[in-house]
Amino acid sequence: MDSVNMKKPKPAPAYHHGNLRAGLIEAALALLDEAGVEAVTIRAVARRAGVTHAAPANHFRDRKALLTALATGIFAKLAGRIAAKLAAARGGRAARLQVFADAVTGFALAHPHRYRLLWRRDSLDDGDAGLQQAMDAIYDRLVAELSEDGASSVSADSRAVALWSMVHGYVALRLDGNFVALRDARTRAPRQAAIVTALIEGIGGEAKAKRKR
Amino acid sequence: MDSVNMKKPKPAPAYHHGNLRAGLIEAALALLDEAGVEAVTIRAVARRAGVTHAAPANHFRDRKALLTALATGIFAKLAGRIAAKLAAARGGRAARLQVFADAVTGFALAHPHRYRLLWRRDSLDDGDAGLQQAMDAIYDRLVAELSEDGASSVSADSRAVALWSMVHGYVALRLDGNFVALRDARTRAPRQAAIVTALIEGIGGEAKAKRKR
DNA sequence: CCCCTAAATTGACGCCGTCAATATACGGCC
DNA sequence: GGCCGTATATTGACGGCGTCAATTTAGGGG
Repeated sequence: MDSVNMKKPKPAPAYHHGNLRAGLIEAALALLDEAGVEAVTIRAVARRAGVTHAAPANHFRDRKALLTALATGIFAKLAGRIAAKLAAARGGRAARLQVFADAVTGFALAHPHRYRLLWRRDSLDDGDAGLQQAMDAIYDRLVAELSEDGASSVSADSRAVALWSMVHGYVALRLDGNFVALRDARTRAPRQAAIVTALIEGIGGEAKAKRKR
Repeated sequence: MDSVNMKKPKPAPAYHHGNLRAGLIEAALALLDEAGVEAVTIRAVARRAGVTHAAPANHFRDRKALLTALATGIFAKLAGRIAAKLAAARGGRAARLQVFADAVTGFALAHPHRYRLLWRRDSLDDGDAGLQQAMDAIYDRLVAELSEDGASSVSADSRAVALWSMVHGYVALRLDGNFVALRDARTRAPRQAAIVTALIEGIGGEAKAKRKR
């Protein structure tokens, strides 16, 4: 047994020209789910992956790059889930819009830290092409759902922005604890569905301007 | 602050039994506007206020407490602006809802870092009574605007949540750079107004009004 | 087989938040 | 005025962070 020039006897899962990048993403995701984006530090991720604190630098320029890669993957997963649910959806447009809203809300409530990361622009490389593309995919899907005609006086584009804004805003406020899960007092539907209904039907303007609908 | 009998010296610009607390808030606000919440560190605030790094500890337990005080003041200012604009507003309910949305959007775009801080729950003392109260004031104002009847099938509460969610979501997405300022293709109104119109009028469900459920 | 290069380690630097010990200045009280 | 208690501010330290530079290690191509 040589003492001086000794090799690491580690059975090592063989990083080093292996899969450290994937291992880091995995560790980062675990930390994110457990304790939020604040806990996803380069050093903590490295510890969890079993490497030293500077090893990640070979795979991610800095912390923002790591979080951006993480967020891009999360966006892709969310987009995939939305697409799958819409593909399986039955019913007319109102029902499809509800499906869209449900998909986003469900994902966000199931993985709050992941959803929050998606919008933590100060922690992400804005301008990252992959990230931008992953985000656009979701919005484009929504515009497609709304592109055909419409009973509103505003354009399909604005209607898409309205729905996407409302869903995102509702989720953001829910995650921040400003709303709790409730049912609508009239329709008994979950509030999350009721507000989509409100957008589809309209909340009414002047009392005199009631419209048949 | 809570001694049995206390006097208001009200004197010199000199700190030390003066107005350091206010000075720290002022310095923090300046840093916030200049470089975002990340830049509002205890030490940077102390430097800007001309004291040493540990002086703020006498006035704020920790960084969260400082940011919470900052956010509470910002919330109060926003609520005041909303109330003022609504008080001066003419027109029916649709117009008033637009005023509300304009007030929030205008504030957020004018002071993006301030608006963002309001929702950085991980940086704030959630559960802080003053903060919660300042937030509720805005929501309550909105519910009041919507409380009387309505042409929608959903309750006033859900309609308030819908509008507040949409406005907040739109602003959040705008601040994140996901939308740019545009005009609606049909109405030529700024998109920010168009989406409120969309909510008031409804975006339409099935092409032929088919009410089920 | 050797060597080149990518990957990982070690160590350092200056930030940060926070705590403990110390110094300072104000206001009440004699 | 002079003392003193106490609120306030300073000094210094600690560990954790991101990041950089220098070094060591491993693995594949010539």
